Amino acid sequence: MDTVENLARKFRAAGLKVTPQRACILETLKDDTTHPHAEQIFRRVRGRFPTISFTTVYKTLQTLRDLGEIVEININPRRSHYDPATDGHHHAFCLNCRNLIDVDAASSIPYPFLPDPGIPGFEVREIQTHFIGVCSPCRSRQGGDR
Amino acid sequence: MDTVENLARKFRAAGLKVTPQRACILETLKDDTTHPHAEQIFRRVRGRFPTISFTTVYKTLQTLRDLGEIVEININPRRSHYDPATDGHHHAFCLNCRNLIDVDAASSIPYPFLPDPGIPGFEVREIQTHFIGVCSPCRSRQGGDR
DNA sequence: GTTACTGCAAACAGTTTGCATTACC
DNA sequence: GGTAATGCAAACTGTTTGCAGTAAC
Repeated sequence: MDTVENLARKFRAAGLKVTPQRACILETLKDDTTHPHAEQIFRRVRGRFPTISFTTVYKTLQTLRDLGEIVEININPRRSHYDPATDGHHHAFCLNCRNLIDVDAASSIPYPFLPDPGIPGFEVREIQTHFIGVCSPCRSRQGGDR
Repeated sequence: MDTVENLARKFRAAGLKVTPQRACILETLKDDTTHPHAEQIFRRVRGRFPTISFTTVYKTLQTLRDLGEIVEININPRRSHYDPATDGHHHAFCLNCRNLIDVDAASSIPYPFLPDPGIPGFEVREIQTHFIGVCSPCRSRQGGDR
């Protein structure tokens, strides 16, 4: 995801408006490495902007997705997570706490060097690798609050 | 996924019952390479078993997942897809028609040779790689019914 | 001033749950 | 006969949509 200033520029260039609500969402998302879902974004933004609505959060996420500034991650069947880092790194998903953890590119397959899927005519836009399992804290708790 | 006969054995061994509804779902799922979602399974089964309910389909899928006989695939944010092939092959997902296509292991990363995610203490149970894009038929139609 | 955005309320889709009835073992 | 499964109805969760009022450009 670009800087908030650059994003404001991109928004205007696309005929979109830079509202305080949007700016606040961008600011919140900017350096977030926790892969928040819509509700988490909503709650964080509401702390600084109490009148924000879920609708605005969802619509802004959609806009950012269309602009290619965030990536939607679907591992958790219950809800989508969003990542402002669009470099194509992979993720580990804990089945217990449902948290997403970044996978360091060096220790995994360096995107974009994943092979072609070998499906004739298929246009690959994005590759996501998910390591699904149980994270260290949850294993210590022996699968506690599942 | 195992044969229907072996599954029946496994079910009984686990104290579970082999009802005609379940047998029908197993039969339907057995050689299905289309990665159906719950509704598609429901409709196919209903063709042969008109009184089947969505509840039963969902509960049976849950049971099969617990037994490790099917894999739940979450790429499509709207619904989960299910795959009776649990060999860990990867999938391509068409953003337009929302179909899942099997990725031939030979042309992709041969599972299970994907590197470790490098997250201390994380227990990997499953790895899924998703190639997200647009399939050939949808590209010909120029993104038609999107 | 025009156009897009906000945010409420309501709809929506997929999935899950409670519970009485049924049927497998 | 005991225990688990079925299937109805209703609840639930996350997300989307219609629309009137508001605000950015």
